[in-house]
Amino acid sequence: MRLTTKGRFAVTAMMDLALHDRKIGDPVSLMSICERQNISISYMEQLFSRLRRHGLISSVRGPGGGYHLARPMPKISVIDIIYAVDEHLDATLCGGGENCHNQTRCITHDLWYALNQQMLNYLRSVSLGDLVAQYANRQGGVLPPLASPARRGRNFRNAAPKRKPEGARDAA
Amino acid sequence: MRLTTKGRFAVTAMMDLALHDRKIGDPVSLMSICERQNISISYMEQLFSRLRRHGLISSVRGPGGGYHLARPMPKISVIDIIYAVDEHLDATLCGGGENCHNQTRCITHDLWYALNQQMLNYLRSVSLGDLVAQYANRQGGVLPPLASPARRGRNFRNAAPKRKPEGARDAA
DNA sequence: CGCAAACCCTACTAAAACACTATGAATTAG
DNA sequence: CTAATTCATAGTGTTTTAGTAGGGTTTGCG
Repeated sequence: MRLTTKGRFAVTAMMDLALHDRKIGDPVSLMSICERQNISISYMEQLFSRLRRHGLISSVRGPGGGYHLARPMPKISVIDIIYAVDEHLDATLCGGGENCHNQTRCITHDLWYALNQQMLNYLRSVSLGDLVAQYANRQGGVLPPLASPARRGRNFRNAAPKRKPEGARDAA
Repeated sequence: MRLTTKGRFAVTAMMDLALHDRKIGDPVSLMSICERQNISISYMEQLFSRLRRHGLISSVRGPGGGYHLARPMPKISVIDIIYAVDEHLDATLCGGGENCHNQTRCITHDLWYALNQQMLNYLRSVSLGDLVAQYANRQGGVLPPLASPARRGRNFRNAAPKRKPEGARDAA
């Protein structure tokens, strides 16, 4: 399935966005998301670009700009997010085709196919709304405060992390 | 979860072994497996080494040697095989610890953890016996013939594949 | 107007992982 | 003894990952 930090970051950022995108006409800047979640801005820009092109978020340019969810939270599933940034989470291990062994399906084809369906179904069954609800529940029903726009110093790029390996690189 | 060709090859080879390991005292040589499944022998040796160290197979050295399943098929689950060759299919994306975000668990921790449990449970629920039964069923209940030991020419190494990319590299 | 905050885009890169290959040693049947 | 086989370890080319770098474009605001 290929779950990497890309997918992880994307989901994390979308959750952060969902948690802070509570007033219309008041978009959430990428910088604020990255600071909260400790992710490189430049890297995240690429992921958000894809999320936008896949219609999961909408953007507002110019000062005070940022992002909105393009759909209500329950209408965005985790699979949508991962697929947007990772693309080729191809159904089977054989790349969709059934040419795994010479020109025929390999003897384990069904296994991988079934496994993949399991994962996809699960990820499809979980929406951003579910994640947010679960998070809120864990926090005792308290959502994080809405930060004021807050002007920052210039050269915001490169402001971010230098996150070390810190254990896992990919996973799931 | 990190499903790569390593895990795929390992399961495939184990299935092949299971299908041909039907007489005790008549081990299945790696070469025969690799020829049938079209896998590089030298590569497979490494995987089988790990399978053996994990107690899934036993080996017989010397001419006429080869491998046996170390346990009855129903007692070997797919997760055992994948774990043997891939190791670190760490439970959470945070590498087991909960230090994904600074020193606390990240807001998506539960998601990845749950997803991982899904996959592990599935793979744990499928045994080699299941795969073989399924395969036999698909073949109309006919198991492949037991090939005679068959002496081959020397320099059997490098005899194998040159398998091209052929589509997918990793997956699931 | 013009500055700067934000989004947008593309190309580049160090490091890791992957998928092998190569080589040789140890074991043992015939 | 010879050769078939397993066992072990080191090396290697390619791909992917996880970013950086460095611009550009839009637009609110003074």
